[in-house]
Amino acid sequence: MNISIGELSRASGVKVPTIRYYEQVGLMPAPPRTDGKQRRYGEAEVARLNFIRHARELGFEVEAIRELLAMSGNPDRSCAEADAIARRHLAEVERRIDRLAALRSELQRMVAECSHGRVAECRVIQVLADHRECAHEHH
Amino acid sequence: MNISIGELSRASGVKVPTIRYYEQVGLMPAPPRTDGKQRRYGEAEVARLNFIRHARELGFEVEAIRELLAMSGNPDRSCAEADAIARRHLAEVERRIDRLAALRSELQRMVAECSHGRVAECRVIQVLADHRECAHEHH
DNA sequence: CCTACAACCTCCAGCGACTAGAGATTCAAG
DNA sequence: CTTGAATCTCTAGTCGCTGGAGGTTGTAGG
Repeated sequence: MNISIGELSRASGVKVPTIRYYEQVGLMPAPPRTDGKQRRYGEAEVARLNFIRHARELGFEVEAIRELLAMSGNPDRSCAEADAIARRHLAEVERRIDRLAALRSELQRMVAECSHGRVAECRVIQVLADHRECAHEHH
Repeated sequence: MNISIGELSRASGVKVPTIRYYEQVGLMPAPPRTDGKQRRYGEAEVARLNFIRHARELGFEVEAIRELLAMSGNPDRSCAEADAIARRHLAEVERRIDRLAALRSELQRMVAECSHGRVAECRVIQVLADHRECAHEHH
């Protein structure tokens, strides 16, 4: 197994420039090169990149992924830290959901009350123009 | 009413550099200046900036706000477009909520199944390393 | 062996929506 | 008139990529 960056891209679903970017920021190691300076990867890199992609899809930040990767390299250590990172992230996701849910209900109200007439009577515009028109204290 | 940018900032809750940024990108008009080139604002600008802030808090993008502002300046026109923008945004917010909810349940599962032992057995790490461990097809 | 051409290389700029800092100037109060 | 907080412009940085220019390499077919 000695694949090019394009093949790694296909194997992982991560775009080629993104792989190079991950190398630049230290998420992926600098791989060996051919005589012509092209990158060549092995199985470990496929696994590592899949780990990264998956973590990104779950919304972990690059800094958190860096820590998670470092942990997965030390299988004998305690996983308390990984747990803590995941919990922190979960709390953040929940915070974002709550916030978006508040926005959703405000937007629903705006849209529902719009009588589809002139701008002058439009609830959408009115609510934006005057905070007191808001039902919730979401902001 | 002839206030400085700092007073406008206090009146609107928008930071001073952000107000200058809004001017730069054309959301706020270039205001008159004192002899010493300092910006001076009137009531219209306070209202406009509150409109912008509120729309941003509701998650509207700057481009959408630009359109909403243009509409609020034409009170006699139909508000169908404002309605459409709000609906599009609502749909986007709902999409984000659904996505985050899927992430949340995956994270909850990860965290719940973590037995707080060694990294080698950590569910958090395992799930990240292998997509097949995922309960949902959220990604 | 030679040619074509897809894939690769590096470097740099841009996205959105700010935020922060340097270094110079101005306003307003005392 | 002095002081010092506030303002000014300009530039660069944030995050996580993404795209392009312009040049080089790998590989398959003839």
